[in-house]
Amino acid sequence: MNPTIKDVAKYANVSIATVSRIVNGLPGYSEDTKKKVQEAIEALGYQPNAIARGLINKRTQTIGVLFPDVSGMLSSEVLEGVENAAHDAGFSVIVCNTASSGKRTVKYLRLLQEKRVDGIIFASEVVKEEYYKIFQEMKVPVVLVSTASSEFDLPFVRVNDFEGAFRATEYLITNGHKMIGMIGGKTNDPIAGIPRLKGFKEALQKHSLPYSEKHITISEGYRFQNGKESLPVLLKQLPNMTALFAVSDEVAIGAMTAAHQLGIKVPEELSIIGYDNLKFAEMCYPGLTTVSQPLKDMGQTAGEILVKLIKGEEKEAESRFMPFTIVERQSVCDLRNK
Amino acid sequence: MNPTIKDVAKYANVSIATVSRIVNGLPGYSEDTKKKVQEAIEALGYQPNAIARGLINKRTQTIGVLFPDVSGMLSSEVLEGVENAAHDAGFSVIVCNTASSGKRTVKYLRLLQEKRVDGIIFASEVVKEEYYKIFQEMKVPVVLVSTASSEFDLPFVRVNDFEGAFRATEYLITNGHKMIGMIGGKTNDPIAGIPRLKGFKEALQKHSLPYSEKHITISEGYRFQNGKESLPVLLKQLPNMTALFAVSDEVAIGAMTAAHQLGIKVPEELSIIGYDNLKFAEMCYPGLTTVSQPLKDMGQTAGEILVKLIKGEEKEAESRFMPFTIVERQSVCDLRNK
DNA sequence: ATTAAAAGAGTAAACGTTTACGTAAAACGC
DNA sequence: GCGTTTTACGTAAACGTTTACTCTTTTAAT
Repeated sequence: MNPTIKDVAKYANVSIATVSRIVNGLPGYSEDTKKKVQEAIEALGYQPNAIARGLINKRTQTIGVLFPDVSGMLSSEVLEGVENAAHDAGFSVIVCNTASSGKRTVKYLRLLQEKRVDGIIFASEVVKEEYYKIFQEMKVPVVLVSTASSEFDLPFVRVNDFEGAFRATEYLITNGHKMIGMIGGKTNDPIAGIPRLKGFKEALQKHSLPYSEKHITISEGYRFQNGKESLPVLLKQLPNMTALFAVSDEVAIGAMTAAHQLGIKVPEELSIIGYDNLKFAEMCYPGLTTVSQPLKDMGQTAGEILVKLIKGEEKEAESRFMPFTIVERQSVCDLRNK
Repeated sequence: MNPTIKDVAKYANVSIATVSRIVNGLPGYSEDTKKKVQEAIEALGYQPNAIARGLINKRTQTIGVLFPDVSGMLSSEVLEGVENAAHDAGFSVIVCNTASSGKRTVKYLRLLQEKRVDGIIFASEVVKEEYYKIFQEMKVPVVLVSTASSEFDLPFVRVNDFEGAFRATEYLITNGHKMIGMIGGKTNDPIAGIPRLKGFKEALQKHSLPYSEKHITISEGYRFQNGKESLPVLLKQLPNMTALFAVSDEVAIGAMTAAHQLGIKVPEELSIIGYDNLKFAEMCYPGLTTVSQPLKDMGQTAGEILVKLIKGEEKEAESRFMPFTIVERQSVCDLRNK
């Protein structure tokens, strides 16, 4: 077995209390004994048992993170940020892949409860009442990332999706586009779906550009296939469209692929702007101009806020809107010089 | 505080031992008391404390996973598989992002040791002696994924990279290509670098095709930029190249982008085959033909093997070569019909 | 020199479980 | 109906820590 504090105490001829104090940097011993104990620790290769510590301290130095899709491109970058913040603060992170299933989510939440995690990060999903109840039962801080809840009072870290969509659309307008379409996400999705649609619409209206249902196609998801399938539909509705705002990068790239297949040149004949700035937004051809969500930063920030809440350094949780930027690549062309 | 087993015992008027037995499905009580206790559990909302359990059982039902790059596209799919297998077996997974740093790796290993994880999955990196020593100290099973160790006896789950590269090259040859180049990975990388280079070379030789240093460019990494920068170099070395084998999908797509910029048509003037089958291999244009590593499966398999080892169901760890396939998309053209 | 305060260290309880052991009652065998 | 086994529990130790409390011994203050 691994050596315990008792072994160290025996080896150094002191009590376990003294060893504990030295290990934890508490006062109450002479330099001499400190040295003796440290030598004992070294000699035995002692490692404190975090489980025993957790039992008595009621602190596990562990947080749980729930994603609807761990391997998704959004999730993985957020995860990196969270992991980073956690690690810096001496916490470990347990990942949970809820697969957007309520059952699985609850199961995971229960598991995290049994494991006595110190806090939870909940990403990219809407918070159901069922979940919220468990949060309360658990009595640990929770922070939302890339989502928010109108119903429940939980701190969040996200970008303002309305603003992002608004600005993306304005960007197209600024570049001289007048006939602009959008491939939108689910209309029942309060996080990414509704606000982006709204931002698009209001930007058009602000600039007195035509807007009707014809300008929008609703896809069932945010994936490549959705974009690929939606572009032809949208094109039929809005034949003289010169620019497209896609609800996500994957959708944008799907649309781009569809355009290639239809022989439509991007950006000469059709400009496309995406949303997310996933890693491969720069890898497609032409490089995708897109609204950049600072995913890693968001994860990091969420992690930091959670840690502060756990440590009790902050009582009231501050939510944070993270800044987005429009990163310009080659998928939008400027019509003004024509 | 959360209710404990004592509270349940008191509520149900039995001893904690009885509650424990019931909770754990051990024999030794009447149906009557079982009902009483279950009601008590229900009424109090009792959840067993996994920390206390871990302390006495010396089992945490937790595994640690180390990645050089959590948010990398390879890692995230492997992670999903691991997480899946772990969850199915009732284990949680702690993710660690080593950032390919020895220091960080050791730090994480120590952390996992303190947290008393039951096993470790180590991904995509070479196992240094320093790490191996800690593995031994920890006395927990370890399984490697997407890597292997010649030096140390550790079970692995991976594809045969030599074979994969060989077959990829043969695929190009079968399609009538004779002048084939490769953008290779690091020559000091025993996992992905050396075997893929070797596979390429031997395939050419087997089919009596010309081969010299000119057919290869070595890039410093496996990323998009590496591919983008390497293509022009390779093209200078091998001007009449008709097909390219890229050491990774990112490199392949980088090369594809470079080709676009140089006005070289893919696949008409240059065929490209990649390696990995990342999610966005199908999202670029033209769709990338590539060697598919079953990343999620690999993670899942590694997870399953680890769990078996932890449970002691298997004594000797079996390593596994996973099957790769070549997924055909549009980036390779068939020269035989010409 | 006397007393008070501080420093150095030990003892033991507590955290929430599991489980070996003990014991009384019930069930069984004949 | 008696001894024996089985069933149904309860008691208490153990897991590896932290920490409140106690007790000496040293240091400081007057």
